[in-house]
Amino acid sequence: MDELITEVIKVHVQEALREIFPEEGVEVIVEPAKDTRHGDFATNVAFLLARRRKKSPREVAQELQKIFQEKLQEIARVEIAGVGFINFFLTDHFLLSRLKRVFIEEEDFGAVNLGQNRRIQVEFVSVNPTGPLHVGHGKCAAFGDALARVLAKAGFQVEKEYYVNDAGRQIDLLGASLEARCRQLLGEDVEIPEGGYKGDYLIDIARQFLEEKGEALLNLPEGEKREIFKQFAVESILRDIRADLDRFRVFFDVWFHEQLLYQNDTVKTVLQILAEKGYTYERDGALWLKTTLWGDDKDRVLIRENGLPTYFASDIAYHWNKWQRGFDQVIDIWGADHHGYIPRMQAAVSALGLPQGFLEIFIVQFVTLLRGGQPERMSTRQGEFIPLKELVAEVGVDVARYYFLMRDPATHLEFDVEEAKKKSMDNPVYYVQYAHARIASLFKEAEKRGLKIEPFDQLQEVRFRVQEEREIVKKILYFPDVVKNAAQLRQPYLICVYLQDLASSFHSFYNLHRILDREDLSLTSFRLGLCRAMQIVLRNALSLLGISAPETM
RNA sequence: GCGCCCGUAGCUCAAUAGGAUAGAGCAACGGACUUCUAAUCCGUAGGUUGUGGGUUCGAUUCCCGCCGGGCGCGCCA
Repeated sequence: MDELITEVIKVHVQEALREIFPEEGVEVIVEPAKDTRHGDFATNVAFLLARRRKKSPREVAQELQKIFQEKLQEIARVEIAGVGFINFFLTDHFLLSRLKRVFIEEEDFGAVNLGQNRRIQVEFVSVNPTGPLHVGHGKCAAFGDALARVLAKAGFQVEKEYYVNDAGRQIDLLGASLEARCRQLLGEDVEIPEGGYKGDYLIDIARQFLEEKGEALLNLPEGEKREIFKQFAVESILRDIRADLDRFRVFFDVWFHEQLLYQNDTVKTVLQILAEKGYTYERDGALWLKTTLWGDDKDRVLIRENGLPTYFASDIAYHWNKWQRGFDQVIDIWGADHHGYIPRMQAAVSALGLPQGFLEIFIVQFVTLLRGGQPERMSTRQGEFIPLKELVAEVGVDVARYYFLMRDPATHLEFDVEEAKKKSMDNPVYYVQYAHARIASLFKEAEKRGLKIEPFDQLQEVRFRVQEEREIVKKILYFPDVVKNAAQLRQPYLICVYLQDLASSFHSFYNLHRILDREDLSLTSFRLGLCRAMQIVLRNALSLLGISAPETM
């Protein structure tokens, strides 16, 4: 497997190590050098071996250098620096011949086989259908979606799922709140129930309800009426949520309804399994799960004293269902307010006997929206929130997604709307997109001038004229490594960091060197080739984030 | 009180998950378009990585103690 440029070097290094130290099993790490004086890539194996062999790293490095050099003859020059770093200086020929894959693979360039076709499910957003999506949900949506795209690129078979909590007390409250709103519209003096939903959106839905269903329904028997209100509210809100997500370019493969877990007795089955394993017990009239066996602070209730199952019970059933569907791994993405829930969920998964690592849970921290220096907290319960829809209408999908994705989701995000709206260098999205548009423009200009361009693989003269060209090629070829890292660490923001760096190299190059040169068509063809490769990578990386790559700006 | 996340330039964040001299953007200052898109580039300035210990060839990164911020801690979701 030599799809990664680091892998090519690593394979040779490992081979050499087997010859010289057959008994040592060290894990070789090859990483890009930060400083060009340290070559292109470097490895630290000398340090690792030095410890075990009780020699100085420098000595070990010297031993290794010769044999590495032999192995890597065709690819690189090997040098030792500092206290024992082994640096690889790749040959121009190697870099340029590898660049050809970019043109061959096109939109597939960057794909790696980390996942080996294993099935992985990403479940995210899963907002209760009790109100519209707000900005905080947008961050979860962007993260989950980008993560799914990155994993797919890294060779996983990915399924995106939205879990709809359409059972339980919150939904009852929603129905009751809707009824209250209807009555208010008809002039009755009624209050929204305690703990109910006070957002204005329910007024719109109430209006719609009266229009479609008529007032007569208000006089139906209690039980029947409740179901109708609940269903109407949930369907209506879910429709809005789905529309918001569509607009945000987030599409789910499966919308899984909690009710199903009750209808097909999964909840019951799971309780039985846990009971048979002896992990449950009764106390104070409730049924408990011994989550403390797996490190939880205290045991948790499955069935309440009133006989109703907790959400925890149906969540366990849900994860059992995921397992039954045959995923090798599932990822849950939750809002920060749910982090206290992680230990018990993991405990439950262990109690069911599912393999360690089957369930991965990621927490997405809150977003602070800055608008005129006024920070606002997001919360569904307050009835005061900024809908995702509004933010998107204001700054656009590309900008919103990029801002959500450019940081580690585990950290708080400050989203300055005013800055995001500026079409200037303040805005990192445009910086990247501008690089893409500039390249597109170069090709148009070349055509306009009637320049006779040779395709890259047919070039007579393939060689670097300036250092910057070489740096660009190196960065382009590193893209598959970035995809692998982002997938392995579940961190799409690494794609953003990479894009900034890549775009920066291009802009810099563009300002420093002329690309279209009538006098030197060989040079022009070569540089346009680099631009084409750059453009492909920019486009591929942007598409991992679900962000467009415009031809003009 | 307990648990989780976070603390890096004035501001927002990186640092390839233990590597070499801690880097970008914004804000400040000074330069570059009669020539491929100036939404760009080049330069100057800006740091005791919250703090005190520890682990080792090496720590912004790992461990422990403090300090500060956020979020949780229900038979709510």
